[in-house]
Amino acid sequence: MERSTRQRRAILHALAQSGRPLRPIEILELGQKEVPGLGLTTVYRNIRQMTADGSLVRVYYPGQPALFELPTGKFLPHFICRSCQQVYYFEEEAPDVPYDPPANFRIESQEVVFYGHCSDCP
Amino acid sequence: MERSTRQRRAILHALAQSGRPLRPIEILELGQKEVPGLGLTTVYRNIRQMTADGSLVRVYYPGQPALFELPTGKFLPHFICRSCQQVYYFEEEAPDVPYDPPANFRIESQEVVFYGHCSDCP
DNA sequence: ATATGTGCAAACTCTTTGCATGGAG
DNA sequence: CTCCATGCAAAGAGTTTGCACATAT
Repeated sequence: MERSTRQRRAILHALAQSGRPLRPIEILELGQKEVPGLGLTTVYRNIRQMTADGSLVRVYYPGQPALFELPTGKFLPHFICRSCQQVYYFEEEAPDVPYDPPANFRIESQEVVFYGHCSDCP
Repeated sequence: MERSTRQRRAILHALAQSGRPLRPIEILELGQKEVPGLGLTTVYRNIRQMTADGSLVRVYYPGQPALFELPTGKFLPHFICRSCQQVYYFEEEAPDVPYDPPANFRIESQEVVFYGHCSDCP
């Protein structure tokens, strides 16, 4: 059973305020403004639990450490340039991919990554 | 300038034989069957160089260590369980996602990751 | 009252780097 | 003969775990 602690509220607050995906260390730093004694371990443990139950979403930029954000319901697609390896975040949402998962797999969200060449790399 | 060494050949051989993306440690283990003294550092250095010049492709799965494979052109969808973090490969190919990229971005391929709960994690 | 949450330190995993030796060209 | 490549050990990030204490319910 989950309890509402000062630490947990500070973590959620940090994520709600920032408006962009945060790294665990950033969550810690923001959270410590509210709860000075907050520890990195606590951040990780809560991130893990929240991600498991869906109240937090893990966003992944290839080659970078994990980022976390509150669920937005949006599917912003990534684009990775094959030449310069730069990662871009396209603003326009990608459509749902129609897909029939194997039995007993429940799809809750999706992420699309496009590969190609960016405007700087012909 | 790149040289053809026993180690480098063993690494490429391991990737060619396996038929699935491999973690660096797996490349090491397979490669050591051919070159017993092969070191993990060498695997990492070669992976890095090959990925930079395109003779190797890095596959990214959120929350998972990096996987590498020889370029295939195929794309199978992946599924990541929010509870156990396990990555599954769905056998059936996902349909192309229709998407209009910003000007001067050329999309050459795509990858889809589904998130949800697997058959073991209700 | 009691089970979950917290903080610290240490352990762990994955990856990179420094340096002397080895081998391809 | 020259460089690039290799292997070892150690360093560095990011993340997890063990344990005693704190606290929400």
